[in-house]
Amino acid sequence: MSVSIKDIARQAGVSHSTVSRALRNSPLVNERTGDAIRRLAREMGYTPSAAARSLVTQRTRTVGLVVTALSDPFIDRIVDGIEDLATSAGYGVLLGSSHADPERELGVVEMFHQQRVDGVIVVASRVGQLYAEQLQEMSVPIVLINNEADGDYLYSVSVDDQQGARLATDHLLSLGHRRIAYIGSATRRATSLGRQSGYERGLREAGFSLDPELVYLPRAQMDIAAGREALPHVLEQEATAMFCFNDRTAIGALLQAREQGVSLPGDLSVVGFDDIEPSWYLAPPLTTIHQPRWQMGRTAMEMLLGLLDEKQATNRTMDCRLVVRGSTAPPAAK
Amino acid sequence: MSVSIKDIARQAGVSHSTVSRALRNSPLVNERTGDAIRRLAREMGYTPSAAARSLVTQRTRTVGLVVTALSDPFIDRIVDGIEDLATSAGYGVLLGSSHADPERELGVVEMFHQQRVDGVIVVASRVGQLYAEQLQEMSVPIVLINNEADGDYLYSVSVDDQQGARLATDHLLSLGHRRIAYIGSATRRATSLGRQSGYERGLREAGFSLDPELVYLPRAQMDIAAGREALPHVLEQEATAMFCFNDRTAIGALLQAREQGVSLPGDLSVVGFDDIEPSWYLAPPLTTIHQPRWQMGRTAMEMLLGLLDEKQATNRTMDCRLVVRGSTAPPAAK
DNA sequence: CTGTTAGCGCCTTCAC
DNA sequence: GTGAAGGCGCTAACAG
Repeated sequence: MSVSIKDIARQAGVSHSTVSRALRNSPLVNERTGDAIRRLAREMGYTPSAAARSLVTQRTRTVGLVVTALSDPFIDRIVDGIEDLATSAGYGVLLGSSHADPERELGVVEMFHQQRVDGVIVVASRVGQLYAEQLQEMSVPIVLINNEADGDYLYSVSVDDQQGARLATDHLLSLGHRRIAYIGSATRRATSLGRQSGYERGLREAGFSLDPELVYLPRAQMDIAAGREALPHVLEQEATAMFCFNDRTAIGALLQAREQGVSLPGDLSVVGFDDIEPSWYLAPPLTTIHQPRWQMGRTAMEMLLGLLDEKQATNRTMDCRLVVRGSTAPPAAK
Repeated sequence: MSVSIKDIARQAGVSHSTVSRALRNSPLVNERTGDAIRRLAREMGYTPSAAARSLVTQRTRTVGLVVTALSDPFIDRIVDGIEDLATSAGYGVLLGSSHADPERELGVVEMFHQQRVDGVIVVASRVGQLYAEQLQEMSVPIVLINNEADGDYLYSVSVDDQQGARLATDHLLSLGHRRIAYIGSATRRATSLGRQSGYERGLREAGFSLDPELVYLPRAQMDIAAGREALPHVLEQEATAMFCFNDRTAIGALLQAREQGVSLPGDLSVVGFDDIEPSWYLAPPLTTIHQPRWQMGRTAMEMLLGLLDEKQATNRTMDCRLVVRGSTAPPAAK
């Protein structure tokens, strides 16, 4: 099929090991013959076979990437960051979507195993029991990004949910808001709880008491629907501001507000989390907590590369940044 | 390292060829021993090595996927569609972003070559000269999605730009608009031209003459900036409606309109193309031409699978659908 | 410096 | 039905 080192060896009149060496620029080979071989290889259109190589080196220079779905504005940039560094480092990225379906997840992991990926990165998943177990079995390093699992036996990079939530809360507080609601997420409980606790700490440390009625956990599964669901409740509690689990939830609230004729930020200030692209071109543009997603992806890949070099890696948690836009303002004077 | 068929063979007291056969459910092996072997394999946690297998079968059950960038709301769903079918069919998907950088593209192709992918799918790229050449060299089937290249020596699935543009134009026409502008894209010329010609045909067949001044090609590279740039020009030409190359361009126009105090759709109707997620929650929600992106991804993968089975494949072009939302209305009576 | 030999894990004739 | 032998393309000792 395609040309192999043997073909080159024959042409060059040397043994295939010499070719192998020459191609890897080994100093053990005569410069002249080396050059000749490399030239020949180029001329003959030689491209090494990763499969053959990894069979003997026991490394595939390939990493597996598990995401719930790529068509998630939160995830795509992370993947971009991962892919970027991976490519630079000469690693291939094998994609696997779980769609939050356990069976699919298993299938993906199985595939990774067969492909003998050198490492795995998992983005924003719950990492189910089975799943984690299987991953353990392949005994390759695994880096989790913003994971929802409890076990901390794995490497991870995550955003500092508490710190981010503090930023949001303090911003609202400093604008003069006193009744601030928090809208959580039922599907990503761990993350939601982290943000909630940042919110609560913010209020407490500012000397305000917590009103449990101001914390709302929507029943809806989809974020936008959750935001829509939350709005009436928030209004009922006479909150003047709401901090949402993520931008999509905030967008839901925003849409609902629009429909109910509630004006933002006049009647209610809203802040989201993530800073997905649409945030800034909404009306009003969304004040939100920016997650350095691209960086997180890169960092995860960086950790993985380190782990593959036998080096140790320490978990990283990255800071968020407040992005003030049009959806927040001082409360209406009453 | 991990358990191989030899290990199983030793345990089972048979030769590794028998194990190999048993694992592939060959009828040539005694049912009892076969079962025993399969059970053993499971117990020992055996997972076949794709590398070893492909070395002999000369197929990797892996496809390469080239995208410009994943963090493109247009692309992500396509990738989802591809990945979905690929996984079901037991194929792995190797990711490669080009970032529209020729050097990166070459690198990606080289990687695919080394990995000996069985086929390649390229999404919305220009497929540069070098690039295509390299791809040819690996002599594997290549399916292009909405490509910008001229050569038609490759398989492709694309959306019917003309038909989509007709939908948009006819919609505007039927609302009573007569001065309708078209905003193109300088970076995706071929696609833009396709849509432009649909627009022109629509006008012509409705019996209206074309005003070249109503066709505007922004200089800005980024779509949103392009849309912003286009708006004043469109207004100046006293158009009552504009059809934009894509949703992002439309969004740019929308933002600019907001800033200039131009009301949509009151003063100007706008229709986009693509139907990316933010479209529907903008204010006003965007009337647009929907591309069946997930389907396109799936179809591309379907074609590729067919090609890998030696079957022939015929290029497919898919229809668009008009989605009427709030950004279009009859022109203001004057 | 270079060639020989062996083997990575698997599949596939070809004998038995 | 099953085993022995060879080879996919490459790297890695081990001799020269």
